[in-house]
Amino acid sequence: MAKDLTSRENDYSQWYNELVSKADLAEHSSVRGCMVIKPYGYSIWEKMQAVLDKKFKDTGHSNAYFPLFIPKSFLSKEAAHVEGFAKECAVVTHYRLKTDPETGGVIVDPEAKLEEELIVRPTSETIIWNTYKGWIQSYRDLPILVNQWANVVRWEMRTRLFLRTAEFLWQEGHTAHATAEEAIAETEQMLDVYADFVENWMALPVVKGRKTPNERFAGALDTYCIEALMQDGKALQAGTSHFLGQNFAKAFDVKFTGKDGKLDYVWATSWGVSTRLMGALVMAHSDDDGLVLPPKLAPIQVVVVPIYKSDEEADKITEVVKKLKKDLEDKGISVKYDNRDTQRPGFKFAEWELKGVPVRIAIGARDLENQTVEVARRDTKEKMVLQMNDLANKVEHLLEEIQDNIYQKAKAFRTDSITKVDTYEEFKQVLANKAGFVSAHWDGTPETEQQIKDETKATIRCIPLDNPLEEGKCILTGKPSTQRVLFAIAY
RNA sequence: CGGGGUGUAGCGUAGCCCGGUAUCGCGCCACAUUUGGGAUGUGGAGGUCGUAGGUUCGAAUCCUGCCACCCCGACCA
Repeated sequence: MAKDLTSRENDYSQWYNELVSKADLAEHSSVRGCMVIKPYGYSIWEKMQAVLDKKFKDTGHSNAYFPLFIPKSFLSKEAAHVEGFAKECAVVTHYRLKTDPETGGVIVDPEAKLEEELIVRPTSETIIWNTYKGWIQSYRDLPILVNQWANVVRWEMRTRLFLRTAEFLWQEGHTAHATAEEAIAETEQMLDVYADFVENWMALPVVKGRKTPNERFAGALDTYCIEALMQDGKALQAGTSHFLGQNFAKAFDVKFTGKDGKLDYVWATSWGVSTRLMGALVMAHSDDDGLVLPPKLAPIQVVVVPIYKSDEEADKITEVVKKLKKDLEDKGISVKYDNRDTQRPGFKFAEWELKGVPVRIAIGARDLENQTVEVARRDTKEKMVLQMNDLANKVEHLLEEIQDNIYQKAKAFRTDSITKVDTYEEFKQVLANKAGFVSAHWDGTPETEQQIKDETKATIRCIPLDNPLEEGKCILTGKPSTQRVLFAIAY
């Protein structure tokens, strides 16, 4: 098992791959670029979904479901949009198979060619706006605040479990508004929802910002994002929220009559986070012994391991654990009593550490005598002996402390990983030696951004929202600039 | 999609150059002794050697196609 987990220092990339696989989060499937999310990994995703879904509902959104297939013609209605996705679309051309008389296998029935090919959705703007056209006539029909939980397909060349797969799970919110102001407010609100989720549930600090035109969503007027930093100093886009303007309304002819009786195109937003967050979660906190999960998202928050020499002893311990388990569960804490007789305690300790369970409680004969338990926290590996008395309260507080601690740790790392530079030389040096976010002046042109990307692999992750204005010179061209932007090498 | 590498039991591998039916470790199963940090002993099971062809008396081994994975590049709102 984790005995041979590659260390982060040795090979970060391999460490990640092994961790995802050994912690039972996901594995490669026999379909190229597609993964199987295993039950333990999926239960983390379900927790994420539950929290986000509630936040969406609390901000007035409802869930709906739109088709997996999109007629090819829809994609070409919005020029920038088709440009952005054309190269990574899976296309359905036929609707039937038949038995090959020669081999006995199946072949595509050439008779069953589709009149119009269907695209497996890379995102659903087009089919949704095609649908909204029928839903919207008047300002009274607005706003429409809809979210869908779905899978999407983007035919990526190189894939990595959770971080980039050909098929992935996500949610995509699609809203329609009567005014630009309202749509922008929605875009910003959902960015805040994402930031709140990632920081307070995933315990991962993010920078809220806007994308440059180069990095913007195809079809958006403005793309907002939250950017997080991984332990290897690479940035990861954790969520995006787009102000789509009237682009899709125009492409799909969605107009409404305003209070003043005038016809106008509808204003739109879309926003999404995906199973990529799972990758972020793994890379944000975990160590060379395995996963470190934030208590708020851990499928199992507390594992109890009995230590016994005889059946009678085991029974006595089980009696005590039953009550303890109930006390904890009454507080809404999820508890696993690992009373497998087939594994020894040391093995269980290592296994649950690998799986990132925040708190472990060990109970043996010694504890029964002293009315104590041994409590170990995953984040610091600290062990302490606590009195059984009032244990549920203590554990509840410990979980909160762990949640806070891993957030603070990630935040300190992030703060330490933002470097201000004023010259291109410095810029390249920081990228080579330290990585992280590099805060630098940029002249605002796509050409400069592209050249920096070509030369250093670093892209502008975002223009932070709370960015202070500051006179400066572009690190590449020396042209005047009014603010710093965040560069990084990104996943 | 280009360059490089790998594919042998659930996992990790030896064997391949130089052709003769597959090695070792972990894991798995049974029993016993064990159990406060990844137990030990004894016995046992498990293989279309990625896949499809070809060469050969004979292919894990040589040749060709294909597939998958890893690394590098291109690509990646």
